[in-house]
Amino acid sequence: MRYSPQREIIKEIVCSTKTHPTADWIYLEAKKKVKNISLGTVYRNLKTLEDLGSIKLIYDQNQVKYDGNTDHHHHLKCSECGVLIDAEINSNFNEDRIVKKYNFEPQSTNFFIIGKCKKHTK
Amino acid sequence: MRYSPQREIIKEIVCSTKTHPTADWIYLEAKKKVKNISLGTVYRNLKTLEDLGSIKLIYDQNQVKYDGNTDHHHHLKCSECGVLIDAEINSNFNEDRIVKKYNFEPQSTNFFIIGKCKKHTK
DNA sequence: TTGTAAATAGTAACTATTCCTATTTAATTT
DNA sequence: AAATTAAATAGGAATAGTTACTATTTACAA
Repeated sequence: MRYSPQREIIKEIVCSTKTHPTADWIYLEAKKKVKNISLGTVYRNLKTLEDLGSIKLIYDQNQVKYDGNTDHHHHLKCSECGVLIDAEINSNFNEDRIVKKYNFEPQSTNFFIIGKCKKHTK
Repeated sequence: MRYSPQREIIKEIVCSTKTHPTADWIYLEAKKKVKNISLGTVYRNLKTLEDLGSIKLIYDQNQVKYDGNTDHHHHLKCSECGVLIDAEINSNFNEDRIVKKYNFEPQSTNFFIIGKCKKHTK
């Protein structure tokens, strides 16, 4: 794969924030550094970076967001302000029961916990 | 709220399948019964039925799907064929730990377990 | 340097969904 | 049963997010 300054910038933007930005926000940030970068370039490189395992996609309801934290983790979503918080959750659902009851072999888990973040609890 | 045969038909379609259909599939089915039903009517009524609590929305990656099963449940998703299976999962993540570590008050949970369904396990 | 294939910018196209408006219709009133 | 009225509809336009296309640019190898 050939070097591309645009790709480096996009990676840096995603990996230096914990805000789980959208493609559009990343595009606006990238324009500050490469004034004529195109939105297509942003989408293409986000896809490439995901394929490389450098970043992760999050489906937050019907919004696609990007996460520079590639460690296995889940998300807490505030129902008041919408903020997504990275969380380590030790969930021990009964895997054996799922295997038996549904004849289903779990590979990975994706948990969203909706609630109120510290700014919105009294 | 005024009676509408279109709404009844849409509700019947969603509630009589476990396939978690998309709006477009529901539209195609509804057309079999009301030949000139419009897609806008389908979307509007799906929204109304959700507000009434008659059906539920599922965000399956970036696809919106509809579920006639309104009991609290989670979903198993097959990584091979994409099928979504309704599942009761007794997940006991440590709520207290989340409250303390993240100052977050959980309200509801939304779990996806990705794996292989019975058709795709050898 | 020069050649080349990969990557880009800019734009068009596509898809899912919402919005708009004239017309139709369910339900109420006469 | 006819008239009234406001909710719901059909059909199409508009919007948002994303992908596809193509001529030009550029990283990098010879």
